Amino acid sequence: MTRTFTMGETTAATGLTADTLRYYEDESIIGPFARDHRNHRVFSDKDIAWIHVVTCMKDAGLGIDELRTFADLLHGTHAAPDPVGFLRERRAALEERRQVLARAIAVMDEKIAHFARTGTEEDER
Amino acid sequence: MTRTFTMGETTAATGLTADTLRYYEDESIIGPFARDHRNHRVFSDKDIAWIHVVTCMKDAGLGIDELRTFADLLHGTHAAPDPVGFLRERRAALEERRQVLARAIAVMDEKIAHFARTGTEEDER
DNA sequence: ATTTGACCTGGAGCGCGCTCCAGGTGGTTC
DNA sequence: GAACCACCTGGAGCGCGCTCCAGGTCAAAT
Repeated sequence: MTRTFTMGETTAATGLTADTLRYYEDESIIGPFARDHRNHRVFSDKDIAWIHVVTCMKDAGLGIDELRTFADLLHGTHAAPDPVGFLRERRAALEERRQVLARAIAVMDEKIAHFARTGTEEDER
Repeated sequence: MTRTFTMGETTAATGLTADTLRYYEDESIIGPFARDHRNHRVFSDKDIAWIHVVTCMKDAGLGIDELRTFADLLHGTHAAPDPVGFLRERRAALEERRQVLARAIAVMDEKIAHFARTGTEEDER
């Protein structure tokens, strides 16, 4: 176990492009990764797992800065002032976004229903 | 009732800037709005309501193009091929995003719990 | 020996969604 | 009539998050 992965395998495993992986590494969100004798990156399965976590958070809407802070917090020699506080804040923001989504879905449903009934929206403009 | 609003009142009522409102109008997402004798925009309460709907969708993650399509569909002399299809598609995408959010929240909770227990994340890097 | 292929670096470029700005037009206020 | 205010237009600029590219290295395949 604890096998290693090449860049190609990692892009396949994570769905991110090589450019994006390098960009995230530059931004200290992932890595820094080990290198082989040719200077090629070598990814561990822990690296892969962490990339999945980061991707999950990114998909949820965290920006690069937030991802970096998140990474620092969880892996870093963190000089973070209030780690749990940050996490809870982020969690709250995600919850908030979920509410927004729910409202949008409700509006969408209403519009679908109305459209389905009338065939078009007549209410002027 | 059916009163009208100035640009200033509209920015206050919607939280959007004047620039953004003009941009959306240019993009045919809202409006086109009536003008007074000075060429100033005049917003109706229907306009305001529609801006709220658009804002809701935007906040949920729809892009400019999608907002335009959405607007065309609901207000337009729509030459849309499959209106309800589009709406359902969008709805499904929103639902999908909600799932993503849920997963991220779960991961966040896990990290918070772990952090709270150990004070830091030891598991290597 | 050459070609191929996977990867490297540094830096420029891009699409999106605004945001800012220069310069202008009416009406109101002093 | 000077100043002020709210608004107008057209166009340039910006921050984010990649994405693309030129030019290079090394190792394996032909």
